[in-house]
Amino acid sequence: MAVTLRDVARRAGVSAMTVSRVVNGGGGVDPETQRKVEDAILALDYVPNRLARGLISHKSKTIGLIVPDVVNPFFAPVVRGAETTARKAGYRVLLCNSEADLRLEREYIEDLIAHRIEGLLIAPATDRSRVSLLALQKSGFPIVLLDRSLPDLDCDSVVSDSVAGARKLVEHLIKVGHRRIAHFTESDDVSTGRDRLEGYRQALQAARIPYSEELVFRTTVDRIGGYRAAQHLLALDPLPTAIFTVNNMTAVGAMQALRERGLAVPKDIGLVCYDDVEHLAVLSPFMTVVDQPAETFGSLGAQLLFERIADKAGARSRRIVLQADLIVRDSCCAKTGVPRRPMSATAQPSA
Amino acid sequence: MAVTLRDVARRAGVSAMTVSRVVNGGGGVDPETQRKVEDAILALDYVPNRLARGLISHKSKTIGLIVPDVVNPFFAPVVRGAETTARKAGYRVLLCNSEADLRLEREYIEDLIAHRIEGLLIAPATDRSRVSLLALQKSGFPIVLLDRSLPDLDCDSVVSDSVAGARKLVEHLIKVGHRRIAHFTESDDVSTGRDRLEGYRQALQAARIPYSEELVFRTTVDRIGGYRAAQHLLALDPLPTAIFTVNNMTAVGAMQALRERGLAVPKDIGLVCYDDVEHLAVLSPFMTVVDQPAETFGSLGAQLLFERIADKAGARSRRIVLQADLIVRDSCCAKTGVPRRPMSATAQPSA
DNA sequence: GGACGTTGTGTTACCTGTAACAGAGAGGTT
DNA sequence: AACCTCTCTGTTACAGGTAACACAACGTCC
Repeated sequence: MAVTLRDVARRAGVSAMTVSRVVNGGGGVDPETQRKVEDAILALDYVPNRLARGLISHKSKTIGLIVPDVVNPFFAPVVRGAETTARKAGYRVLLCNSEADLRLEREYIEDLIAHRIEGLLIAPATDRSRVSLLALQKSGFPIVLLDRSLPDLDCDSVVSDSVAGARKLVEHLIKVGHRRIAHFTESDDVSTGRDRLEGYRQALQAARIPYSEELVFRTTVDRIGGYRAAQHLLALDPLPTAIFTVNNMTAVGAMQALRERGLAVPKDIGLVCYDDVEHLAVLSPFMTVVDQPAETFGSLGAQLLFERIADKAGARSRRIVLQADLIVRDSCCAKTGVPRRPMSATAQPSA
Repeated sequence: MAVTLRDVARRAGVSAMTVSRVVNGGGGVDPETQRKVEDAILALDYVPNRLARGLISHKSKTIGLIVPDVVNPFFAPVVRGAETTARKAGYRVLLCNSEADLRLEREYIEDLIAHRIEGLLIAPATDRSRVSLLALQKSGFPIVLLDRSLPDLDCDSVVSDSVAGARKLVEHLIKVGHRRIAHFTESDDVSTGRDRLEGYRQALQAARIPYSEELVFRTTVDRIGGYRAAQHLLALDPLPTAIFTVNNMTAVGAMQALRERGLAVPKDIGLVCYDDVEHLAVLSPFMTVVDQPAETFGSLGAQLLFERIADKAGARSRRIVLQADLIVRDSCCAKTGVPRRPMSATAQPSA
């Protein structure tokens, strides 16, 4: 079926080795022979088999990328950033959606290893992803964690300072007059969730507002989660005057539930979240958020990974902390005159 | 570095072949031997090498997926759908972002072939992608086209009826009273762009509204494209009363430009587009759109592909046309009482 | 003319796993 | 005892490339 090196060799009347030399351009081939071989390659439409190459060189030219969900507006740019950087380095990316499911994630990891990826970029599902990664990491396999760090797993990572980001958001809420502030958080075995909750507590504490368990709602970080949490929240009396949600999808779900109950944001209740809602920010710049440079997570992560793969990274693990910026819009009664982002700052790169 | 079959064999005191038999569970191995081998596998953390297997079986258990951009809110779900279906079939996905660039797309295709993918899912950049695919398709290589079809390339495809979808949108605009309707289209070598333009013309013709070149703006299908096209449109006198854009990103860019000039939608000008804007539809259900079931493009496409790979597809090429639904909201002065989509219909699958 | 280098090419073995066949014992049958 | 069958295991060759070495042909220098 597929054309092999030896088919080309036969047609060109040379040995397989000579064809290999031509394909790899190393030189040491007579120009006349070279021409004959090139003709044969074109005539037969020969494409070298990377699987066979990889078998010898132990280099598959492939990395793995595991995220909970590509559709998530935070992870989609992460994937693009990683893929673009990988391409530039001559690598292909095997993409996996773990659906935040530990078992699925583990299966993916095993299969990626079987595919002999040279390194792994992963936004781990939860802290318990650690067990799937520990043995790998100990054996020196290149791994870079994205967005979420794992306790006791010492490897390269790209994260944002979730504590500081969350604190900024909640401080802002407090500054504009809110004191009864609810928080939608996720299961506490995800570092970003923990850190954002911690930022929330710190901001309250700094303002001498007592922390209250009844204002913290643990939920899933998708739209449904936000929707449900908001429904529970609506049973509180008195209602909180503002909500801070752990991510954008949760905020969207919360918004939906609030609207269904006839509550307007920000008139009746304030709403802020971590992560921007990309296109929404343009169409109706409304939600006050902390924005992370998502694509940079992917590209820097890939860069760290390739340094590891090339063994140029040294023994110590590196941790990149990206800045998360407070973007004040209209969703919490604030009219502070902080400028909205101009076109250029949020523009898609054009082709 | 990596543990091989022979390492396991040595440790278990058997031949490589016996280990292979245990790994593949074919039977014909003494239970006692089996135990010894399994112990050795566990002790050494052996993971079989798919590259080597693939070399023999000519099955890499990998497919390629090329889209213009994962970040695009239409393609992200396509990618998820394809990946999920692939996983269930025991396949991994190599993801490529072509950036709608023909040269890049071509490089990707060559490299994917070198990686010996068993099939290719592709949303082609333009009609000219055909040249990169023709030879492959003729040699019987499994290919499925997503979203966009290619003239004279006879292979399986999953598309929506863009002519009908566009016609529905424009008919709706006409029904609520618009007669001077602009259209933002893309370069005419993309089938969806052509078809949507055709739907636009058909709707005008049916209403005996003359087609006018000056109302059709050719642009790139990203936010910047919509933004620029709207700027040009604003030079028209009189202004159109409504705009129909070729996709969602273009509408978002247009919206931005309109707002900057102090024009409100729909008060001053109507705006509708092809493709929904996922989260936006929830947060502020506002834009009237034609919505395509994006994830289904990916999952059905993958399904077609695996049937081809398994050679269960027959010689004839198959074409699946998915329905695109008109969702009437508030962006074009229409208050027709068509219900907004309920939560369940747009919900994310929860983990 | 022989030792030496240079250039171009082929040979052999190997990367990791598997198919196909070979062969060693055990046990049963006549 | 000779033969067959069955079960289990090993051997060899091969998938499609490549590294390392061998070696032939040629020129060059003393």
